[in-house]
Amino acid sequence: MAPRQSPAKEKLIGAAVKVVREKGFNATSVDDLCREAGVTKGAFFHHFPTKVDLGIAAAGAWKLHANELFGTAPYMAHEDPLDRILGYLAFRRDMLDGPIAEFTCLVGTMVQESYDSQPSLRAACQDSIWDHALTLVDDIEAARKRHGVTGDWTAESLALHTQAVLQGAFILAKAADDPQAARDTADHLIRYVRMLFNLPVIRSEGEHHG
Amino acid sequence: MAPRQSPAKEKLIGAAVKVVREKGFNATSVDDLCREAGVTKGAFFHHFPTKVDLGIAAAGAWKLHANELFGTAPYMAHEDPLDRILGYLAFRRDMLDGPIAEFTCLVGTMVQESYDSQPSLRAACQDSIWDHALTLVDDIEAARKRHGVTGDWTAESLALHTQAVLQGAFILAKAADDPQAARDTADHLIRYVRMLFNLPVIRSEGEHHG
DNA sequence: ACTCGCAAACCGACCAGTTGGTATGTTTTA
DNA sequence: TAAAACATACCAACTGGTCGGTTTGCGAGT
Repeated sequence: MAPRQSPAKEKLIGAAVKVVREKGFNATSVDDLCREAGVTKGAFFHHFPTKVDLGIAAAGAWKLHANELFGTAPYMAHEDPLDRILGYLAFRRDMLDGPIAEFTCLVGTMVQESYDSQPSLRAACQDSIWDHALTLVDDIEAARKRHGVTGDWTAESLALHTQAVLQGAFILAKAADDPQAARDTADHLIRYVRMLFNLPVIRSEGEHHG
Repeated sequence: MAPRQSPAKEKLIGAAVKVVREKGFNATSVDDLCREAGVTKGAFFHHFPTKVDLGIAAAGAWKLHANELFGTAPYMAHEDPLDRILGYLAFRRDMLDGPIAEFTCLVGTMVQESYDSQPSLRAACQDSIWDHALTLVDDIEAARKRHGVTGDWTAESLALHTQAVLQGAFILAKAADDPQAARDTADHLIRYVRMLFNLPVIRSEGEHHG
């Protein structure tokens, strides 16, 4: 077990994950974060030297959250690695049926605001994205072997591609204030992966013709 | 011809496109924009009631810029609409070889910061993304007919999917501070479109095995 | 051609509110 | 009993935005 953190620190990280995901990093003030966490500024700067440091901690917490959420999801019980991959993608697609604020990515939001001005926060966001993406690599490679699929691509690039598509889907959902386009783009991703592995492309429920 | 705008207004819009793309909308102050444009605050608020209104104007200018850039690109001369689509995707992939600040998307950046708090700016970003995506729809539909491709997807959803993948690619590039992952994801997108249209999947130059 | 009138363009000092961060405490806990 | 945790008052810098004023472009009248 990880050593128990002090309540204020935990609460601040939780507040950052929640508020930054809604408003963005720069639009969220230290006072906002303290208010949301029910904590004073003194506590804030006792635990974090700067606001950016809380962002970095939030990115780390986000990574743990993702590992927990996707590492213990039901589809992980599938014996065939390809079923685990397709289960993962279906799971992520189905998340897009909920409210926008509940499926978007904290670090995808933060990295756009920090990449040019806050190298340490940018690096924490990269670590979070890459760490999650790389959890898919072993299954992709195993699925390739098991199903005899070669193709001119690497498992790592496909793993990162899934993350890119999802990040892009979040942007479409935010832009339209509607997750429909995000669901459609997730369906395209699923169709792509099925084609790569020579599976029949099944009728998806998410798209409407007309 | 559009009526000539006043110099300060043009300069401010140009400054917004440049600086916001680098730093993000919230991290860019009105003074930053005035400095970059070589204009005073008085001029700023003469032309734009608020900072958000400049953001909206910048989104509009970005849309015109995209229409100009992609509407007159060489690949548009291809007779087969499928060649135009593949030409577009190759063009966008090749843009990813330059510096990060030169291929990222202004409105994709702004929408993440505005969707929850600035509905009018969010709407302007959506308009810019959708307008550009929809320029692909006619060619996709024509290519489908010409090449006898049916498939369980709409032209509009595929057009939006290309934009989602590119937006996601920008996020990967920013996160890694390196465009390699973005290039790889663009290669996956090209491979997907080729597979949808039953074309042989050619060896791409962007990915490395190992 | 000249100049008058006037609106649009532009300027820069100024403002009140907010920002991230600090200094100096008091309380809790091991 | 000392250190870690937390609280409060405070600050200088900066924020988006305002305001009264000056300059510029330009059509009309002569």
